[in-house]
Amino acid sequence: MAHVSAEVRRELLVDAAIRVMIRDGVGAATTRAIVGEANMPLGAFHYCFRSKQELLEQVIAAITNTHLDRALEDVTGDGSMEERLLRGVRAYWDHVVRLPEEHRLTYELTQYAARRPGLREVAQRQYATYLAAHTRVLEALADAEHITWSVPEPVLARYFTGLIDGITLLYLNEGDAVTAGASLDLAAQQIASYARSA
Amino acid sequence: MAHVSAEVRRELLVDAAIRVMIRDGVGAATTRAIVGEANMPLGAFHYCFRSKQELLEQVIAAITNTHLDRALEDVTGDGSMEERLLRGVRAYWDHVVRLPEEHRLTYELTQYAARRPGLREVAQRQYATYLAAHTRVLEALADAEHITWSVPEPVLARYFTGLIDGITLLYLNEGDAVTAGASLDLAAQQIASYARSA
DNA sequence: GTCTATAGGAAGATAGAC
DNA sequence: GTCTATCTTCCTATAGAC
Repeated sequence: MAHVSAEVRRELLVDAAIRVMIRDGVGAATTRAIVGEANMPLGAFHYCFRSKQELLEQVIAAITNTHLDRALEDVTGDGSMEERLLRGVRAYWDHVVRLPEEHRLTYELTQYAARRPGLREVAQRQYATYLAAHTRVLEALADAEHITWSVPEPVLARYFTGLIDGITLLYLNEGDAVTAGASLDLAAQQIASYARSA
Repeated sequence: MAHVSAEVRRELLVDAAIRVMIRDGVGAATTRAIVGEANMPLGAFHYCFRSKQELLEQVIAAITNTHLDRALEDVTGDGSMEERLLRGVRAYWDHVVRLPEEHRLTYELTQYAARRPGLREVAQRQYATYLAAHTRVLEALADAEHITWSVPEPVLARYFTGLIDGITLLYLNEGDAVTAGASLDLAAQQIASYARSA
């Protein structure tokens, strides 16, 4: 592993940390486990990161970004309001069913972050970002379909975000992907029913 | 602390563990912190519990029970379907706003449990129990009001449970109790709208 | 920068006197 | 049963040779 720049190593370590966390949980992602996963010696850790917390911040940033990049982009395109929402929700759900452990990790990370003074704001910002993303989706839909929402947008955005989050969490812990998918379809229909022609 | 039966000590330690977990998180609830909170010597721990896992199982059982005892019991009584649901949801929400850390602990505990082989089934059972509780609420309402639900009951129960869970989690991490409360009111109206006269 | 070796502390669990 | 002292293991972080 000679002659690999510290910057590249940082990325390799962040990726390795995410793999370990997905496989065994945040608690199992010790510095030893992470450098082991990346095939680096233990000492490499601390000239790439000042501390474990610094790594965690970068892990959270990486996870949040990949999620947002994919966040309900499928509501764009043709079709009625309900069709678009259904398409977006189902694309999200496919991802959850295919990679459940990746989604479990997002919950685990915010929880972990919420308990450490230095990371609490990071957790809060992460959730605020999800809320903002869903708000933007609602705004884009209203714009494209020339409608307004019959419920205040912040309330509807929170309803939407909480619904998706809650049904996902319930599925991760209890199972039954089919019923959960049906509940999400119901959610999309429900949101669509709040559209009023402007 | 002489002459206190091991059985009483077990209860004292479970209560102490819950206090520590609410205050500082599940990760901070070490055997030392727990016996310290209960004003007992370290050695007491292991003649009250075979292991830390045994304590955790009892903590989870205690938390789940206190939550279920209070679960939406307020939907009984007078009023229309929507009034009853609003009453139940608001009673729940009052509790969340008054004791947020207690609710945060339930999420933290299931997550912790979901990662340990010996406790995974406990986490799953906990969520299944919440789902069953909400199903019973829906059934009781349908019965009392002589209606049927226009959506399959398992789907509606999952929708309901996920919605409440998700909005709560979002509030705990992001804040804004007022908007969150409004979203829960919306949830109650929404569920009520699925009633069809039998 | 890169690695080996180790410091320094905290965790769960146990040994053994009383 | 009850408690003190201790064992073992694993953690983050650093020291110091190359």
